[in-house]
Amino acid sequence: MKNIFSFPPRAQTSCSACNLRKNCLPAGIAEGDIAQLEALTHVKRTFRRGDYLFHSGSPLRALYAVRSGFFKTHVLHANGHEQVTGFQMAGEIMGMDAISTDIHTCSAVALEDSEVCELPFGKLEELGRKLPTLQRHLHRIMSSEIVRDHGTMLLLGSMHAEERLAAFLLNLSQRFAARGYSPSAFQLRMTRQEIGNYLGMKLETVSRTLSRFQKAGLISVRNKAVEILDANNLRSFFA
Amino acid sequence: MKNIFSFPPRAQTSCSACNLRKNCLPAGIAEGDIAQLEALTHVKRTFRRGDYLFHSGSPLRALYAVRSGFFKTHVLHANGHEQVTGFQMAGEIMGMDAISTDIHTCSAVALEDSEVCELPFGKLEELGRKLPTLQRHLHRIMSSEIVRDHGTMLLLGSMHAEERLAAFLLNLSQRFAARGYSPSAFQLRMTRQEIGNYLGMKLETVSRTLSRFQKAGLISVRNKAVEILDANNLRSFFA
DNA sequence: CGGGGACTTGATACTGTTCAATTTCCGTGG
DNA sequence: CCACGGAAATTGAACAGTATCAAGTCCCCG
Repeated sequence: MKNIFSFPPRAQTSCSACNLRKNCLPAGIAEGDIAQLEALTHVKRTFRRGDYLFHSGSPLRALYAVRSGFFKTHVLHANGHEQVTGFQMAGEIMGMDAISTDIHTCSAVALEDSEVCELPFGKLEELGRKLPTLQRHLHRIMSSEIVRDHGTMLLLGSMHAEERLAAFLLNLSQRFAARGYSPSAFQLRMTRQEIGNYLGMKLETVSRTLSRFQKAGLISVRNKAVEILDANNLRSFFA
Repeated sequence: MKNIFSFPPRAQTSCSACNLRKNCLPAGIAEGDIAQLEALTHVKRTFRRGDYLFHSGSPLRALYAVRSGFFKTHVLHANGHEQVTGFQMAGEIMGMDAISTDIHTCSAVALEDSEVCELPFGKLEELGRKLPTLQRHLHRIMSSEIVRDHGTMLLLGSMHAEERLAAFLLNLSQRFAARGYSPSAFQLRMTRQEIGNYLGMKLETVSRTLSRFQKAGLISVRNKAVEILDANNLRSFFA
């Protein structure tokens, strides 16, 4: 059984939206369609740290592909409970929560200055009807999100603090590696509070567990800079 | 902010698959398409309690709509961790986890004798290209699953045992109500163990918490028979 | 009617939370 | 460029909630 976080990388380059063209064009496609797809994938917007891409409750306009930077998505509940549902980096897609009711059920906020490709959903569906491979691509992306969420449910429902954090670090490592960055040394873009919220634990527990990993020689941490020193033993926590 | 479990009911009748026809036909559609859709939605299979609908690792053949009965889906991890990812009743769809890689990542098992409509996924996609409303319907269903999973992540990541169980009971209540059954009195189809696994707690904690609810006059429990006596106060646990 | 699994309940152990006190980091303005 | 101030992070100690272990009861299936 594979690592729950070992999902196939969703995009090897900086922007999956901009990969739609080469990934999704079947043979013998009309030139006009290419132009449409091209146009579709190049509506770009920039965000400063702390800017919201969309809020829970706002209407669906588009899906969003991270081109550069880092986002988090989170759901908020009336009773005050909040849950970070994911961290998104280059090539990953946000906004699929809104397709169900045409209203976003979570909010997305930039954790650093970022760029995003906007993919108007109506046009995506329309083009999907002409281009089966584009349609397939969209379905795969949505299904991946479901599989990823199941992995997070497994993590939240049945793992201990150390296992959760080990899984989290190795998942980040793998995603950075898939984008051509070092899998062993990287900067955390989020606070201990945000990590803890995502992993279902308090920020103090995140901090303590990181310190314990460091004492055990598994990682080196200095504030947001993390280095994975012993991936194999880190993996043994949850594999 | 709405109740995380207050998603719009996905199907009011016993089989959403069999609703595809009336829900998804735009005006002026060809007779042949209707026939195809009709054929698509009437491949029916029956399962005994304990039978598996699909296993993790098996190839995607179809999506499955529960026509009658009750299922659970669960993911399994090499380290022995297991997580129930959901309980499915009439009108709900299973199998979308497999669209991403064409391989199922979770398993589905019948908790009682059940009937299922099989929806060959390739044909669904194909028909979706002809019928925009069918396409839309499929997208909404997948998005709903994502939203539901986010709700479960919120539950697992930030709620206490009492809140989780209250949310679980009220969610079941609402889903039974949407199908024309009593929202206040119903039979649990799953064991304490399965409830606990789904909610990220041990079966003993489930049992104790149910007993506490009963002593508080919120519910009545006798084995699998549950009656909700005070929905408002039960709701106050997590709303 | 017998037997095994499901459930309940109690006592105890332990993981993670809470509260609190420092320390470190980093953005801002002088 | 440095100093300041607030946010972020670390660490400790006491506490709470849930898990674990164990014993006994109940229910249902064969």
